[in-house]
Amino acid sequence: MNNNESFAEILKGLQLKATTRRLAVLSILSGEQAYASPEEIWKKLKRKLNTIGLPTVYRILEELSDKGVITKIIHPSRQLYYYYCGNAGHHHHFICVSCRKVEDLNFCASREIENEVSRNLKGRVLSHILQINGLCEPCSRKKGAINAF
Amino acid sequence: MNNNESFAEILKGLQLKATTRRLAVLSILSGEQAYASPEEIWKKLKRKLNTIGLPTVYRILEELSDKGVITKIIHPSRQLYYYYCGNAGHHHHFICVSCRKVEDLNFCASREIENEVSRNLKGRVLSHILQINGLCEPCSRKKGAINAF
DNA sequence: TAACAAACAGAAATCGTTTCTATTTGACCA
DNA sequence: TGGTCAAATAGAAACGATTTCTGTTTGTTA
Repeated sequence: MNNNESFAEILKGLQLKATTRRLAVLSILSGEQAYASPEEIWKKLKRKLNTIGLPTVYRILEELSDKGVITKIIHPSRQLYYYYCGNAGHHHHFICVSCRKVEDLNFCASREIENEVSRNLKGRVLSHILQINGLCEPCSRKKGAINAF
Repeated sequence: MNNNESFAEILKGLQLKATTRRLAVLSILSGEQAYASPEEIWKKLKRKLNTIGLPTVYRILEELSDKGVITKIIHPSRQLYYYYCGNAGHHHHFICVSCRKVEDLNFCASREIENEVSRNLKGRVLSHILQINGLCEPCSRKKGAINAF
């Protein structure tokens, strides 16, 4: 309940109504240890709510991702995944393509990139993607994990 | 023609037959100044060849991308794009989301990333994505360019 | 509590991408 | 140079993740 209150505040701060659906999405995502697909999230939502449509889940995930509340995962398979990361501040992720675990990276090339782009290319940076795909320690010990995606 | 010969050698080096289709794909992609979608490439191919199927284009692009001959562009819209970059050696790209121009970055965080992942997370890096999305210098002067995607 | 815009359900459509099978082509060798 | 066989392809069809649409419900604010 405590979490729901803080999620409600986050939503209001973003000019989004604190609806049952949005709070439920945040509640489920924040309880996940791994990144999840819209359909997976939808299935879990159906256990909590009487009715919830898959299009609604897509829309909410997109909104929250656009506003920076959750992270969109760029998967090699091109399937869409989302992840809730409580860690405030700009950072990047190491994602395991096998078990889907996400770990924070204490590294970002933003400054170097901004420097190079503005100095050499004279362009304007809108966003950047820095994501490391790999196998986490336990998965790297398993045979066949690399074939999982 | 000269290009075709070198492309043929590249393909053979990768144990891929130097077929008319594959050579035509490489020929078209290497003539592009911007990243292109499979369907766009297909339309250009149809002008050169009597018959060419869209599934063939998808397959060839995927093969060439897997082998590292061409680059897959991760676009915010999730549409699939490819780009031929003659620049050998590992590097990353700045892409303009408006005019689709691609520019090389003389920067890669590989070493720092590998260090951090192996030391702190003890995981195994399979691949990494570092891509800068933005507006190139001419596009950043145009109004409305940012709404193009 | 009333009123209104925002949010949502459910069905249906969309369309980029993949699968499937019969046919053709390129590479290698006699 | 022609024969052979696996690799590559065409074309139709299926697929399935994602989006659109319209009528209904919900949350917010006064």
